[in-house]
Amino acid sequence: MKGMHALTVDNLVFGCEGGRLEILLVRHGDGDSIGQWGLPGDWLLDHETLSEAAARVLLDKTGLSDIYLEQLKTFSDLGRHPTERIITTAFFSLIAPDASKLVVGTYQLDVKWFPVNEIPKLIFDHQAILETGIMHLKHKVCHEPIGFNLLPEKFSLLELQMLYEGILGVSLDKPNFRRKMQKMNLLISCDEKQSGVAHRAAALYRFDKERYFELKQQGFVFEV
Amino acid sequence: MKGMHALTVDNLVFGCEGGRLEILLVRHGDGDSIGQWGLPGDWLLDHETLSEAAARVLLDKTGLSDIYLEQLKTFSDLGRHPTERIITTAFFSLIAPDASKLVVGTYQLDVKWFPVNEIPKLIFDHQAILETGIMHLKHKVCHEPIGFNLLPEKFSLLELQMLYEGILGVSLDKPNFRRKMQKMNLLISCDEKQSGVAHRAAALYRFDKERYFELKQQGFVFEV
DNA sequence: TTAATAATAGTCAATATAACTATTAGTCTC
DNA sequence: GAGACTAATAGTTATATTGACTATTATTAA
Repeated sequence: MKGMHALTVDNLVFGCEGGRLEILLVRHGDGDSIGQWGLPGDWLLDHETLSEAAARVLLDKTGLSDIYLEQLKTFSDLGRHPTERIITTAFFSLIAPDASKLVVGTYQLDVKWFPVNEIPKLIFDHQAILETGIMHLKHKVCHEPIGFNLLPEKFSLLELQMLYEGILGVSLDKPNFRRKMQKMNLLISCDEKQSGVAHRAAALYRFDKERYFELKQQGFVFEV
Repeated sequence: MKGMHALTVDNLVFGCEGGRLEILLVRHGDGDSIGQWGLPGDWLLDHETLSEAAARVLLDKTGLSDIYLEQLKTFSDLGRHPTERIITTAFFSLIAPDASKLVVGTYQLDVKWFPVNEIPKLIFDHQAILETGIMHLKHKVCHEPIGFNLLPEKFSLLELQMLYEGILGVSLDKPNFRRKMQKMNLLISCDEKQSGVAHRAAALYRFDKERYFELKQQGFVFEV
C-alpha cells in the first residue's frame, strides 16, 4: 500500500532540581543501541493514537503515569536513523519533583534525570529533538504559566524566580519579580513558611489553577 | 515490520482578502472523496521529508511554490479517516494576495479560496485540522510579526489593523494601534500614497524583515 | 460647497516597568 | 549572646506604556 512508513513516539520529560532544568533519559537494554542513552520512545501500535502511544511508552520505560503530554513535532529527516527510514513524533511534558517515582522498564538498563547542559551522547537525532524541546519550553514559559508544573506543590517566590532564571538564562530583579507575580492573583498563600533553611524562612505559595482558567477566559494573558 | 502506518501531509494555506481571513481548499477529482472539498494533501513518499512532501503536494494541487510551510501538528485519531488508519501531518502557511496564482492540479476539480467562516463541508477531519490552525494563527499573530505575510508588499496602517481585527475578532483603537506599530521601527515608509480611494490617501509601508531579525537577536519581542 | 470618509496629530490619566535602597527575620559562628 | 550572614520583604523613584479619548486635515463624491 501507498505511503507506509515506520512510526515511533519519543518523550521529552522535563523536570527541575535546585533551579536547574533536567531531562529524563533511558539507557537501552537491547537492540542495536544497547547501552546508549536516549529519550524514552518506542513504536506506535496499530490501535492507538500518538498521544496514547506516548503515555504507554512513558509508563513502560520510566514508570511515570498521569502526565500531561503535549505533541511537539514530528521528525522525518531521511538520515535521522542510521539504518532505516523511521519517522518519530516527539511529545513534551513538564513534571514536578513530587511526581517522579521512576521505575526502570523491561529492556531498559537505566532511567535517570540529567541537567540539560550535561547530557551524554544520545542516539539518533535525539539531541536535536531535545534542542527543539528546550526552544519550545523557553518560548512557552514566557506566555503561559507552565513553569509551575516544574515546581513542587508548595514553593517560595525565590524558587519560582530561580526556575525562570534557569530556563531563560537571564537574571531577574527580586523585588520586581515578586511584585509582578503577586499582582497577577494566581498565587494562593499556604500560610506556611519554609523550614530547615539557614536564613529567614520564605512564605510558601500554591498556583491557583482554577483562577488562571477563569482569568484566561476573560482575556488575561500570563507574561514572563 | 513493526510500527508501519499510512502517512499523508495536509496543508493549511491562509490568505487575506479585504480584512477577511481565507483558506485555500481543493475539490477532489478522483477516489472515494470525489467532488468533495478538503485541504490540499497527499501521501508522503519514501524518499522525502514531511516538509518536502508538503511543498511538493502544494505545488501539484494548487500551483503554489516557494512558500514557507511550518509544521503544525500530526493527527492520528483512529476514526479520522472513514475506512483506513491514516495519519496526517498538517502544515501551515500564510501568503500574500500577490503570490496567489492558482493552478488546478491533475486529479483536482477545483482550487479556491474560502473565507474561514464560510467553509463548505470538508472531508475526513479537515474541519478539526482547520480549527487547530486558526487557533494556532490567533496565538502566533500576537507574538510574532507574521501578519505581514498576509498583506501585499505595500500596505497602509489601516489595512494592517483590519487584518489583526479580523483574525483576533476584536476591535482596536486606531490612533493607539498606529502609534504602537510605528514605535517598533519595523515599518519602512514607501514614500508613496494609496491611489483610487474615495478619501484622504494613506501612506504605504513595507515590513522591514532585516530589522526585525536584528532586533529579535537583541531580545526584542513583537507584541500584538 | 458640503457631506462623507478616513488619515493623522495630539492629550491625559492610569498603570506598568526597571533600577534601585532600606529594613526585617531568621541561622551560623565564635 | 554578639555579630556576621543570608535571604525575605517593603518601599522609592523616574520613565515608559496603555487606553480612552478629542481635534484637525486631506481627499473625493454628490
